[in-house]
Amino acid sequence: MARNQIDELRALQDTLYFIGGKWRLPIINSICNGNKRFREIERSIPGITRRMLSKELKDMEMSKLVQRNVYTDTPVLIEYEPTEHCRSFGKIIQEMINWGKHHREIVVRGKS
Amino acid sequence: MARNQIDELRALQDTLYFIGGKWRLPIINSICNGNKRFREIERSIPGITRRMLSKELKDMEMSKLVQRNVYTDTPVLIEYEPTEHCRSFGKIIQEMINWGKHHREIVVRGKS
DNA sequence: TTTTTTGGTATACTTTGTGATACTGGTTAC
DNA sequence: GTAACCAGTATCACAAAGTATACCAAAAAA
Repeated sequence: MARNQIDELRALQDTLYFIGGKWRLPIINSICNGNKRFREIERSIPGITRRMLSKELKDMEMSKLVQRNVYTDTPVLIEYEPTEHCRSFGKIIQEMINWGKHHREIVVRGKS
Repeated sequence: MARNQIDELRALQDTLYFIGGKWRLPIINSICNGNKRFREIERSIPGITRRMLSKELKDMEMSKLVQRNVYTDTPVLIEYEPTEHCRSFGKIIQEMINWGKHHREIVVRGKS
C-alpha cells in the first residue's frame, strides 16, 4: 500500500472518529444554523437527551469546535458559538444532507 | 422549527445511519480506489477483521452499494464492484479526508 | 507433502454508546 | 406561593457494535 494511501486512510479515520456518534453532526448543524443556547439546541434536535447534549458540547469544547460564552448578568446567560474549524465542516454536512435526500430516493423508494 | 429544517435533519441522520460504524467508509474508499477482491480489501484496511468486512460487504450488497460478481472458473473468483450510488459518496469521502488532515493540524498539533 | 492463499462462517466475549430517570439550585412569570 | 424555565449532573442499565479466536474446503505454491 502506498504511503499516501495510508495517510489518507488515517485522515478519514480521524474524521470518522470526530463525527463520533449519533448526535455530533446534528449538534454542529444546529449551532451553525444559529442556535446558541442549551435549550434552544436541545429543542432543535428531536430525540436528543439532555445528557447526550451536555456530554457532546463538553467534548466539542475540548476539541475547540465550540466556544462556551458565559454572560454573568442576572440571569446568567450561556451561549455556544461555533469556531471557524467547526464551520469548515458545515460544507461537508450540507453535502451529506443532499446525499441523504438522494439516498432516500434510491434505497427507500427504489428509484435508480 | 421550519419544515425544511426537519427534512434536512432527517436527511443528515439518514446519511449518518448509512455511514454506520467504524469500517463502512474505509471499505467504500478502498473499493472506489480499485480494490476488488475480499483479501485485497482486507489488506488495504489495517485493523479490520474478516468478520467485520464480511458483514459490511453483505450489508452493502443489500443496500445496492456494491455488486458481488462471481466468476466460476477454477479457482472461483469473487469481485466486489461499487455501484454509481456508492461512487457518488466518494467525493464526500475525499473532502472528509482533506478535513481530517486539516483537523490533525489544529487539534493534534495545536495550530490555528 | 506441507504450507499458503482464498472467501468466508461460528461462537463467545468485551467494550462503548445511548437511554431512562431522577436530581439540583437559581430565576422569573402567574 | 407555586409553577415553569434555565443549564446542567449523577447513576444505572441495556443493546449494539466491535474484537478474538477458531474453523472450513478447495486450490496452488514451495
